[in-house]
Amino acid sequence: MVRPPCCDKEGVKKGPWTPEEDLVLVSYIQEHGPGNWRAVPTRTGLMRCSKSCRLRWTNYLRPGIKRGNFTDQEEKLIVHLQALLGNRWAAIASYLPERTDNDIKNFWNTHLKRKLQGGGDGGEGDGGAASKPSTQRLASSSKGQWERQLQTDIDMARRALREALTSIHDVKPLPDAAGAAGSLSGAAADSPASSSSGASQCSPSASGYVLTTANISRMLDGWARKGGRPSSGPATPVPAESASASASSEASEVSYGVSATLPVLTSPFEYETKPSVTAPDQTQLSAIESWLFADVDGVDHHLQGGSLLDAAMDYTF
DNA sequence: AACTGTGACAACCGCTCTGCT
DNA sequence: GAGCAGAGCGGTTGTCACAGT
Repeated sequence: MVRPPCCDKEGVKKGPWTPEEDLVLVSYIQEHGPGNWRAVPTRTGLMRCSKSCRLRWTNYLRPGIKRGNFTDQEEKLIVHLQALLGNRWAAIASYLPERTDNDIKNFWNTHLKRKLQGGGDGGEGDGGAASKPSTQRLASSSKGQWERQLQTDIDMARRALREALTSIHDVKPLPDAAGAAGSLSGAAADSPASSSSGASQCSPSASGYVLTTANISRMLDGWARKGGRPSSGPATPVPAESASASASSEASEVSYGVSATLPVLTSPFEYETKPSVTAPDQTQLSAIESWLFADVDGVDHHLQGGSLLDAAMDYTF
């Protein structure tokens, strides 16, 4: 079937977003909430396709997302989740509520893949079995084979994750790890079987993302400071230090410098919800640990009683 | 100082999935 | 059940910044 283009190519702007466009989009979403992306370009007058608007929002403008500076915990988690889930970045991102799938994907492609390739025996990384349980490999298989491969992948990943958890437990849990652990429920609900709901990035009620004004503040702060390269404004505007600095101040102050001209941004998002990053719940961790360690004593549940899904479903955070 | 190579990241593209009619 | 539209996902590309020569 010939698929029509996702959007009318005529008159649709492409390339980096300008601060003005960001503002328009943010203002619109602040007013109407994310969703109904089809209507966004027409209602806002943005010369962008709906897809582009959604991506811009989810990958950059959405409040509560953290950029750059992946912690060791996050790195480990990503590595092991990648082994567990394959290249399903949205699913992986659901374990890291402050990170976008695009961010994680980029981080994987630019840092971790190389790292694993370099550190491993060459079998790791992209070509390694652990790193490619992905659809490509699975797609070519029949359903039975698919399930077997999936189980193999799960077994392998389970061991890897077990090791990771063990090492993480040796270290004092950091907020990031806490967030990751605390958000397991989202991922559980978003288990491979229901990946279409993805990271539930756009649904305020579902994701409960950390909607603060901090991101907007950061964004505007960046613009105010440079005002130079348009789309780089918010896009690359937050150097490591300032990012962490503003993150630490979180929603406390809203000093944009240009806020006077932006009255629409003075109030928090109406659908602002509680932070999705919660303290690690020991019982939750122990639940997954019990699953992870299930085969240590020779009991391998595979996909019967002790499937990953079952274990995941046991999580009710 | 100019040029080149490389890394990082934002954005696009095409496909799949889901919900609605 | 079929067809369609919208939304989401993963792979890939384009662009910019910076380091090295």
